Amino acid sequence: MARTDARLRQAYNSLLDLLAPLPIGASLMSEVKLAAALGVSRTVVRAVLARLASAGIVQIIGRDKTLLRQPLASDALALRDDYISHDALEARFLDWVLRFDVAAGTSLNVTQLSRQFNAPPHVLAEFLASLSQSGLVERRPRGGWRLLGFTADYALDLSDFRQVLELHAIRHLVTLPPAHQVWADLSAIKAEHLALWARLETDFHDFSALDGRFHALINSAVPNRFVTQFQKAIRLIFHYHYQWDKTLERHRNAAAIREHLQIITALEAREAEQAVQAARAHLATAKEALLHSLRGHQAGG
Amino acid sequence: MARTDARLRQAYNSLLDLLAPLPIGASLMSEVKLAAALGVSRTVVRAVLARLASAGIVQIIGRDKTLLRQPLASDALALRDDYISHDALEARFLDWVLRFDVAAGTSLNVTQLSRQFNAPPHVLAEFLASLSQSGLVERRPRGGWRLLGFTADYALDLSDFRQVLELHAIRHLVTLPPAHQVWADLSAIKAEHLALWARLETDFHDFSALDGRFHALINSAVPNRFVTQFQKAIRLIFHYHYQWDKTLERHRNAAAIREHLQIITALEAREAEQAVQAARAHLATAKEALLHSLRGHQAGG
DNA sequence: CTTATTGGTTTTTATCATTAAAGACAGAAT
DNA sequence: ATTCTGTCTTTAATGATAAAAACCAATAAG
Repeated sequence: MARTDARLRQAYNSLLDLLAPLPIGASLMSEVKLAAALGVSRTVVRAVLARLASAGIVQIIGRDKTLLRQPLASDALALRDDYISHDALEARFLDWVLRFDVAAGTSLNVTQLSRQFNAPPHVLAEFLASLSQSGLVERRPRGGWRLLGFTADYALDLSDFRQVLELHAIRHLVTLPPAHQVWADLSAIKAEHLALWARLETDFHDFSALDGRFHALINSAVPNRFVTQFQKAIRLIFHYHYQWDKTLERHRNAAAIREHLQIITALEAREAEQAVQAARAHLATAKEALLHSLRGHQAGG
Repeated sequence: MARTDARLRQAYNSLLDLLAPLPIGASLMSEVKLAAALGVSRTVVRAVLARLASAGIVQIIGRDKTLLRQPLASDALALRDDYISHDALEARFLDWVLRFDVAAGTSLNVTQLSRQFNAPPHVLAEFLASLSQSGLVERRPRGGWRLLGFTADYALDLSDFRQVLELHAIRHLVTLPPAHQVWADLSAIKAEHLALWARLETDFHDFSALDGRFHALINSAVPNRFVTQFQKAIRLIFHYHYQWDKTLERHRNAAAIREHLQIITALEAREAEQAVQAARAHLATAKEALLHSLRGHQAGG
């Protein structure tokens, strides 16, 4: 039909809460102030006030708004189950794509996805359009979308691209002055690595998050919006794949910690080439792990 | 109201053309074959046939379809002016954004843009969503879009990112075997540079296209979908800016040709470091030119 | 009996009308 | 003079709907 009145309902209920502690006969604020307090536009406030008046909770005469009776719990308007947020949609969709290895070339239909993810169709269309930029999905000539899928080919390109960006970040990092924030952060994360190393027998699952933060830190040396954006995408995909491949997880994480520490040591000594070599080795193992998890998953799935 | 019947109308007119040379009384193909011939689904063919029958052009009895009379020019259905294609929209939009330097933070409304570019609103929404990935535009919290604008800051990030990718491509290129296609292409484009150099006095405008192809060739050494995608975006933006900044154009293009030739020479000699240095110098001047054109344009209004 | 074709039906997408929300402006009240 | 409100315009989100695609079963032709 039209836009939902979820915003009105939410504002109505919020205003009921604001009204609850006031004594009967109290005057309400002006529309502008109410709008600011509720974080909505004045149009919504006016609709809310009209509704409160017809419910007999407030009386509106000219610009005097007085409380007629205490609001009850039953006065609250029912909120329909809200749609999920954009971030949640992104997470759930990627989860779905990466978990179910849908065959490359599968056509997606917005209607079904919108039911599946509880989001309005146009939100999904918009989301797919934004994904199309990263090559995971493409528009079909006439109607619909096609999932290009997370193939080994795609993973290779992603890993290679990651390596290009990260080696550049490393080279750039060693040129930063000692006073730069990144050195303190690096020192801190080094300590975290050593700490995790000590309790690795039990807490090796914590590595995934630490790994993500380590690579984010390396890339933060390059304050470039494109680098940041890609880093985000890469992190997401690597994160999901770490969740699958549980084979030799403890052993692999121990090796990764060693590799991280080698990179950090070389960086702290400002040995650019040494750091690049260490990073190259580490990224190669990460790439292998990604491809391995991909093969294992597709064979099993 | 609903979907337009442009597809039906186009198929109807195409079928009229196919029917024109046939004698009266001839039998038509099966629905499936007609669908294949017209490049549409069978549903459309059926609608077209029904319409032809009601116009008295064909007679349909069971599965016999016979031509009753020659179709006239007046039988053709009027086609409404079609919407522009996605590529055309992209070009026109970027043209608009880069030409009119809209202030960063300006809010865009889909309705106005859809009128301006003669595209249905949802196509524009989809397009903006795909642009949001490259950071030129972002979603406003509740409704609408905000143009982040092509600021000097953005141009800097773009240039830096371009440099990272292109230097990597250069380093990778020198490792390719002599039999690789890229060496032949490089030799060909070298000849083109020399040819343009000879007639530069008159044809210096041709350089922009040559520049685009040169950088595309360099990047083609890295067959990575992310590299390719970014290269496309970068090329577009640099292309538009070249069109503005006409100051010292001939002189600048001459310098650029010299720089290109230096890069090519170093590459052909497999002198990696020398090529990287030459490329670094060239990209630095390109970046300066971009920033200069940006300043000049924004000052000019 | 096998294959090709068509009629009917369902599903899905693109487009449009409708409506909520936002914002602007002028006039009224304090 | 400043704040507040009534009215109006503009805009974006949403459901309705027609067109297009896909599917299945039935039927005709070979």
